[in-house]
Amino acid sequence: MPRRTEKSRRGLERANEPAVLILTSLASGTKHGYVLAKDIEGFAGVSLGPGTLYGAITRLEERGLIEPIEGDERRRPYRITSAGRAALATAVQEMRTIADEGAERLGLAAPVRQLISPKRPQLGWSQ
Amino acid sequence: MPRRTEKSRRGLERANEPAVLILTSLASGTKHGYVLAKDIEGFAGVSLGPGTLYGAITRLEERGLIEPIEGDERRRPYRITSAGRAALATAVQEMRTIADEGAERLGLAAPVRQLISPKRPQLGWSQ
DNA sequence: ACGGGTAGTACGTTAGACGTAGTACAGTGC
DNA sequence: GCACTGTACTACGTCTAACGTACTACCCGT
Repeated sequence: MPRRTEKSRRGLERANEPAVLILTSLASGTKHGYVLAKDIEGFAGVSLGPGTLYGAITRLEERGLIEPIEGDERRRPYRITSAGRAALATAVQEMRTIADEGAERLGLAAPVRQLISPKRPQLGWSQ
Repeated sequence: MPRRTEKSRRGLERANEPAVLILTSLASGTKHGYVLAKDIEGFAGVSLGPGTLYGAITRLEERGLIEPIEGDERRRPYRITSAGRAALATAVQEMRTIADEGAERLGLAAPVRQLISPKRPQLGWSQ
C-alpha cells in the first residue's frame, strides 16, 4: 500500500496516514488542499504530493469525515465534520496507546497525562 | 494498501502498521509468529491474520529490523535487532508528535512527559 | 478418534500511497 | 511584455503491502 520511495524505505513506515494528518490540520480550522499540505509539512515534517493529498481528501469526504464549503473555482476549502473529530480523537487515542506501549517496552519515558476538568477552558499550562 | 473490511472501514485507519506492532511486541522479548499475534491482540486489540502477520515479519527480517533465532521446525522465533529498536523508537516519537498535535487541535489533554536522567534507573513515578 | 488450539504456508485481491506530468492563473521583477 | 515562481488542482499510472481464505500438520485432552 503505502509506497515509500527507496530512500524513505530506510526507516519504518511512519504513522503518517495522510488521512490522520489532514484531519489534524482541519481540526484547527477550514483549509483548502494547498494550505493543508503546507500546514502538514509544518507540524509533521511530511510533504504530501498531489496524488496522495487529493486522493485522501476525496476518500475522507466520501466517508463524511470532512465536508467542502463554499470557495472560488480555484480553491476547494474543507471543514472537519463532527464524525471527523470523533474519528480523529479515536485515532489519537489509539496512537497514544501503541506509542506508550512501545516506549515502555523500549524502556523509554512514559508520559504522564494531565487530567483536565472538562469545564475549565484550556488557556495554558500552569507549571 | 491496508485493506480493512467493510466493518472496520467505518473508523479511521488506525495507526496499526503491523510492522510497528510486531516490533513493539518483540521489544519485550523474543517470540515466534503465533505468540506474537496473541501478544499484539492483547496490548493493541488488533488481530492480525496470517497473511498480514507473516508478510510483515518477512519484510522486517529483510530490512534487518528483526532476526530469526534457533527454534524447532514448528516455531520460528524472532528477536528485535538494534536497528529495529532504533526504528521503533523513531516511530514512537513520530506517533507521539502527531497524536499530541491532533489532541491539542481537538482541545484534548496534552501529555506532560517526564524528563528522565539516563543514568537513574526507572523504578516508579514520583508524583 | 475427534475436536480444538497451535503454527505456519500459499495464494489471490485490492485499496490506497506515491510519483509524474500537465493545466491554469496570479503576482513580481526586470 | 515576458519570464519565472508560487498557488492550486486534475489526471493517470504503478506497485506494495494489508487482508482474507484456504489448507496443512502437529499436539493434547477427553
